[in-house]
Amino acid sequence: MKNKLLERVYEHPLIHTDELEKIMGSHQKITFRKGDFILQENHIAQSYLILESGLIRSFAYDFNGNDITTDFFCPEDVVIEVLSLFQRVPSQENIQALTDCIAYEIEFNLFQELYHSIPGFSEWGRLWMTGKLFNSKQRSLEMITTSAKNRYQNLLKEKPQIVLHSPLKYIASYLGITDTSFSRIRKEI
Amino acid sequence: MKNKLLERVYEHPLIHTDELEKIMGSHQKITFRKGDFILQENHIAQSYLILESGLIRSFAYDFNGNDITTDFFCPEDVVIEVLSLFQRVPSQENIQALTDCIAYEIEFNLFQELYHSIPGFSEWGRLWMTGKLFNSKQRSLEMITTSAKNRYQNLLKEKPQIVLHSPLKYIASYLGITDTSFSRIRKEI
DNA sequence: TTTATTTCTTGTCTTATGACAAGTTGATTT
DNA sequence: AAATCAACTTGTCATAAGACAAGAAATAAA
Repeated sequence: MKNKLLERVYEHPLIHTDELEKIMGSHQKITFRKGDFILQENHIAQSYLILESGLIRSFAYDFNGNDITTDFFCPEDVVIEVLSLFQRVPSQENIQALTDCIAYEIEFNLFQELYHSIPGFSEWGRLWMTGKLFNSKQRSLEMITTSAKNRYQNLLKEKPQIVLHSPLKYIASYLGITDTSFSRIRKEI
Repeated sequence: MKNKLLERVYEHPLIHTDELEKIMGSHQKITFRKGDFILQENHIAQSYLILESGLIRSFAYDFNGNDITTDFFCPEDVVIEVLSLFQRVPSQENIQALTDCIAYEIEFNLFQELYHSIPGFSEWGRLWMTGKLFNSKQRSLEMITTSAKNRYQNLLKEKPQIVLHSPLKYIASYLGITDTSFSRIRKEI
């Protein structure tokens, strides 16, 4: 189970078998119950997770105190608050399990060692980060160029698991609308 | 001129003086005239720039063929299309000079060598990327949580140079509104 | 099972922004 | 200097989404 998952996540041409073993060995199984916090605001992240099963969201509070979902994490995703983990600063975001979860955790120190000792791993890291940045930019663009209704339809197509397992109000804030508007959009479809 | 600029941009505790010299030596001066393209859609980026003077924007076309400004670059910024440069894929974005510009360019191959031979440089790279991702996420959040008027006022405060030197229609699309609405918002202020 | 709490839906009214069109201003080219 | 073109403003009307409030449904707790 564990190895299959991690092999898929860390697949990269420059990571050799023995290195992959070392990387996989640095991950520890960890479980969460629905509602558990994986990272809390103002704390400094000390690890990241590879999610095996379950659904997780990250959220922050806007200037008005509204809880805004910033991201969802599905199985095979890397569950991380990049800024807090890599810049060693307190997180502005919370990360919370929306369902019971099984995941594999790696400590920052261990990650850091591997990152510097395995060239393929730092390449993997840069590629992963590039992809993350790409997604974030796509999301900004989407917020500008398409309607809330279309954004919802895209989400339905891309990540249907989210819609099945998350309370709708969290999806609404992720889409940038109120739960009221979201309810009306859903009725139309 | 050149060294002062590059020293500021590449400042990092793990980059030593001799290494910094090597990095700086890998940059070549390059100039652009207002309107010049630095990177065109469907081409693969081969280098990035450190901007010394001038203003640059990146833009993409939405599903409707509208030109949407995705970012502005000011002096001391790294002018780059991350996805195209690091994943060696054709760019979906264009990068264009809005004024005459002076910049220092580094080729991908040279960058790659430095990235792998200077540990401090790959740390610098990861930090820089982290900051870039942070900005992108902030922007998404801002698109959700604040009005176009507030977004404009933030931009005015954070990067007034942009408002001074860019045609307003490009700022409008960056803010996610039409030039018409933008004109009305400006009148209010 | 009953109660309590959270989540979701619906109604009414308001508001920010868009679509389209016409006119102005300003810049660039010849 | 004229002519041309791009950038900006303004008017009218349409529409997506928000604010607020009340109620229904679903979930969790007792």
